[in-house]
Amino acid sequence: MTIKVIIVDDQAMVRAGFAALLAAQSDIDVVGEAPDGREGVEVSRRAHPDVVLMDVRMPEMDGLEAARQLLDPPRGVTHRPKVLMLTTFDVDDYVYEALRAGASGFLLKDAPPADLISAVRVVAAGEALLAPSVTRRLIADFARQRPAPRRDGPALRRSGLTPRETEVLELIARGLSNQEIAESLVLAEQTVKTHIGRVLAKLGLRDRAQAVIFAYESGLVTPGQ
Amino acid sequence: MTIKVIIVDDQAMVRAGFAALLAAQSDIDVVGEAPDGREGVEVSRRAHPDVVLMDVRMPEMDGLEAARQLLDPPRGVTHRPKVLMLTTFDVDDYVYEALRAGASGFLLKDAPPADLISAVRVVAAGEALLAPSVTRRLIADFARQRPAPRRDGPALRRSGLTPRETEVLELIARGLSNQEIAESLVLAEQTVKTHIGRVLAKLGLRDRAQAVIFAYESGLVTPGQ
DNA sequence: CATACGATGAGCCGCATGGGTGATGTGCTG
DNA sequence: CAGCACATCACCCATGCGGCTCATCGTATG
Repeated sequence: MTIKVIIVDDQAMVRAGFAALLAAQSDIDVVGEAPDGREGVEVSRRAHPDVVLMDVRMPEMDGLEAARQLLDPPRGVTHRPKVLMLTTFDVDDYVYEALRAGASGFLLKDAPPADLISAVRVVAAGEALLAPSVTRRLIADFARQRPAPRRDGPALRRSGLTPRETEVLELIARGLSNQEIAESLVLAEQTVKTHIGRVLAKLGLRDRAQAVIFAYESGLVTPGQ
Repeated sequence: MTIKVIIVDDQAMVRAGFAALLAAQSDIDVVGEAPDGREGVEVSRRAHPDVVLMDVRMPEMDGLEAARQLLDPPRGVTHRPKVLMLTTFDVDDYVYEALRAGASGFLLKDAPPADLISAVRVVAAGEALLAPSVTRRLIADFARQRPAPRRDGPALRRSGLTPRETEVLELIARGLSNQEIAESLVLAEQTVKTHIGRVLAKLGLRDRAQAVIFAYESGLVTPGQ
């Protein structure tokens, strides 16, 4: 079973190059080409490729929008190809948008030709593949985003809050009133008020609503769970 | 400049195989081996490799803990190698923990030998590389985690808030006072209070602090930007 | 031992906030 | 046209909350 591929890129020479490279493989068939996103979507709907090689920057409709349309097809369209994004420069936004859209891979055009060929095979097999530099960013992002519930943003660490004050802040961010916080911590309400006063002063906040915002923005508490 | 590599794996035969494979490359030197995580860390501290090939499952200290120690070294230790994790099975938890720890790559042992070699080069160059199946999971996780600011959680949609009320809620979640909201929307403060009263009633909340919490939890506002 | 810091608590004050009720105007819909 | 949802605003009231000052006590830290 050969892998059916279409190539969407606004530069005819690039299309020709890729087509020649891929068509030379016995297990890959180039079944279509298109010079922009809009035509790319049309060609894909007609040719039903397994893999769409999609340039990011194109006139008419860019590769990101085209990828979105192919990967989230309207009712009635059942064909859903794998999309392998290609770009000359690796700009973060492109990468993230493409991955969000559901692209199966993201390669730089300066990658070795062998990489492109193996990428097509990998993507056709339902797996995914990224350029090493993109992988590094994604990992860095992943590690930064959830370094195991981290409990303290930089802002929080440098705020000078004492442990007790931090504890009170968290309860504020859970929606408790002063009285409830007092009960929860077995304190007089007045003590809670003192703590809160210091928290607001140290963080430069006006009221508990802003304290809740700070708690979320700093990572003290996290949406979900 | 050759790439210095050490191999940490509890199976002697695997170590020998990888060592032979890598040593055959003119740009790669195998400068050490270890049969478990603990010794692996020691060997790494002594041999200062550029890249550590680290098996996940090992006696004494597993590869994840060893990776953590290498990538977050104690004071005084300045050497910080790249870590390339290897495993026979690709278990999610391993992958995520390894990436959190700061590993530069994650390969399955059944990958083609050429992949391992190129992976070492990629990682040594400061980039990252993952097995295609791992990449697919990471992308899926990424896409699921942030499917573009979604703007409305189910709770929000079914809350029955009018557009104006939603608008006011968002400003509350930005930390504005009633007076500031009034100015921002060009309203009398009393009108703002009316809106807020309805918001709190409809959502079953007590005060604006809880409203802020709701806004974050429902996705109306999002931490960061 | 002196000092500093954190936790606890009291008292007082003023205002923003939230609850309740009611009124007006507008636009959509049956 | 009647009815309804929505947005707008007024008046009143009780109080939760935040600001400010001051005091006690324990524990580090020098």
